[in-house]
Amino acid sequence: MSLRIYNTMSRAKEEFIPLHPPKARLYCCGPTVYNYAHIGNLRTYIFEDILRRTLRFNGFEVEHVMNVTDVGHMTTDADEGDDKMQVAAQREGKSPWDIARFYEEAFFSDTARLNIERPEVTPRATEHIGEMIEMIKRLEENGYTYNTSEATYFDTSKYATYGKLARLNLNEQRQGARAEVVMDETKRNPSDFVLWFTNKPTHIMKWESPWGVGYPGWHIECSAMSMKYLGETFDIHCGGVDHVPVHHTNEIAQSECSTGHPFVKYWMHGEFLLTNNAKISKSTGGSINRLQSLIDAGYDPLAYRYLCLQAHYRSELNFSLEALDAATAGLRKVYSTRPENDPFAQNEAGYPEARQRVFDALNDDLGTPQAVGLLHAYGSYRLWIEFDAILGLDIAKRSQPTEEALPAEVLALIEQRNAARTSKNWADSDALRNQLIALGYEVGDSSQGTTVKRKAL
RNA sequence: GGAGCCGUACCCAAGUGGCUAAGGGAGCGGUCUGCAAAACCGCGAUCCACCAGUUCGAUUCUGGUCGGCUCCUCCA
Repeated sequence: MSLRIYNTMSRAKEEFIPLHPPKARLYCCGPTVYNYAHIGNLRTYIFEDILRRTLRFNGFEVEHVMNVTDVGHMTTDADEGDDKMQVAAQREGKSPWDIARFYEEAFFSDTARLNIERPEVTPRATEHIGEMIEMIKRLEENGYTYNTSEATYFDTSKYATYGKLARLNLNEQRQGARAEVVMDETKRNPSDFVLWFTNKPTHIMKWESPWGVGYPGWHIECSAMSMKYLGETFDIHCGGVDHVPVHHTNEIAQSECSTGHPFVKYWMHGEFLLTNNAKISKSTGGSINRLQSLIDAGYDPLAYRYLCLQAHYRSELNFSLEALDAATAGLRKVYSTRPENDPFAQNEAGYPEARQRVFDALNDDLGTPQAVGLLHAYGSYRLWIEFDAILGLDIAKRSQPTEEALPAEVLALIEQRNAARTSKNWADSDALRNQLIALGYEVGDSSQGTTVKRKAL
C-alpha cells in the first residue's frame, strides 16, 4: 500500500503524490520562542518527525522546513505593547533577541532528546523581514490590502474562498468570542488580519517598511519563508489543529493572493495533548509541563515519545504520569526483545508479510498505534529494528546491553555481594543490591550466576 | 451563537456492518530466584456512554440525549 495521509482540506485520506518526485517538500509551523516548549507542543513535533521519517521510508527525498518565530506578533493591549516576546524580555531583564535565542536553544535541545530529527531548514522570522515585506508589497499591488491608523490589513472580503480550509461560515463567527481578545475598530471585516503593524511605538523589535516603522503580522512569516525555501506551491503543510481556523486559513489567503497559485497540496494537523482532560496552555503556566521536569522526575524522554506513538496523531491524548509509567514499562519490553528469540529466525518466509503489515499500518495515515501493536504481537527484534527508522526509539542502541566496562566501584560492590551470597548472608546481599540499583544498575541472580548491567530505562 | 472532535476494560489506546473487539501498562496465577528484579507463559471487556431507528445482523450507519474537549485573532 502506498502512503495515504489525511488532508484537512478535503477531510479525507488521500494518496500522497508529490508535486516533484522524488522530492517531498513539507513545511511545519515551528515554535514561538518566548518560553519553554511544553510536552503538548512537543507532541506535534513528534508527529511531524514520524511523518518525515515515513516519507523517507517510502523512498522520498524529504525537504523539511520549520520556522522559528522569534518576533512577538501578538498584542493584547495596544498601548502597552504587551507582546509575548517583550513581556518575557522585561520579565527576565534581557533583550527580545536574547530571549529568542535562549528559548530556541532550549527547544532544539528538547527535540533532540526526543529523537526528533532537525528539519533541513529552520529559518528565523527576524532574518526574513525583507521577504515578508516583498510579499506584502505584492499583495498590495494585487489589491488585497488596506491601511489604517493601526496597521496594514489583508482584506478577506476580496478573497472569495477565504475560510475554505476550516469551512468557516463567516456570518456565524462571533468576533471576540473570548473576552481577552482586543478588537480593532479600524478593521473593515472581523476576519481581516494584520500584515504589518505600524502603530506600536513601544514595541522593541521593529523594522522600516513602506507602510511605516513596525513589525510583521502573525501569519506572514510562514507564507514568506515556506515559499522561499519550498516554492510557491509545495506538498505538505503541518501544524497543530488550533492553526486550522486562523493561522493556516490566513496563510492560504495571503499566499494564494500574492502568487495566484495554489499554496499547499496536503494539510495535516496534530491533535492536542490533554492533561486532566484539558489542553496545556503555553501562556498559563504551561511551562511546568516541560520535558525537563519529566526528566528531573526520572523519566526517559523516549518513554514520552513512545507514549505519543501509542495514540494516533489526530486523536487527543490524555497525558498522566500513570500513562507515562505504562509507556516506560512498555518501552522496556521493546528494549528487552532479543534477536536470538526472533520468531522469523526459524521462519524466514513469514518475514515479508509481517513487514508489509506493519508498513501498511504506518502508510495508512501514520498508524503508529497499530504498528506498535503489531510489532509487539510479532515480538521480532529484526522487525523492531527495521521500523525503528520511523519510530525513532533507539532500539538497536538501547536493547543491546553494551559490554561497557563497569566502574571499579561497581565491581567492588558486586564482589562483596557475591561473597555475601556464597556465605548466605542475605541481609548484606540485599543491601548491596540496593546500592547497585541506586547507582542505576540492574541486578539479576539466576542459576547461571549474577548479572549486573546498566539500566536501559 | 457558530464550526469541529470525542466518549471502547482499572489506566493509555487501536479497530470493524457479521470469525474469539488489537497492543501496552496495572492486576492476578505460574516458571525462574535465597528473596527479589528482569524475562517468559497463562488469565482478563458476553461487551464498545445512553435511547431510538435503518438492517437478516451495529460497538461500527442515521437521529436524539447526556458527558467531555478544541477552535471562532495567545496557543502545537
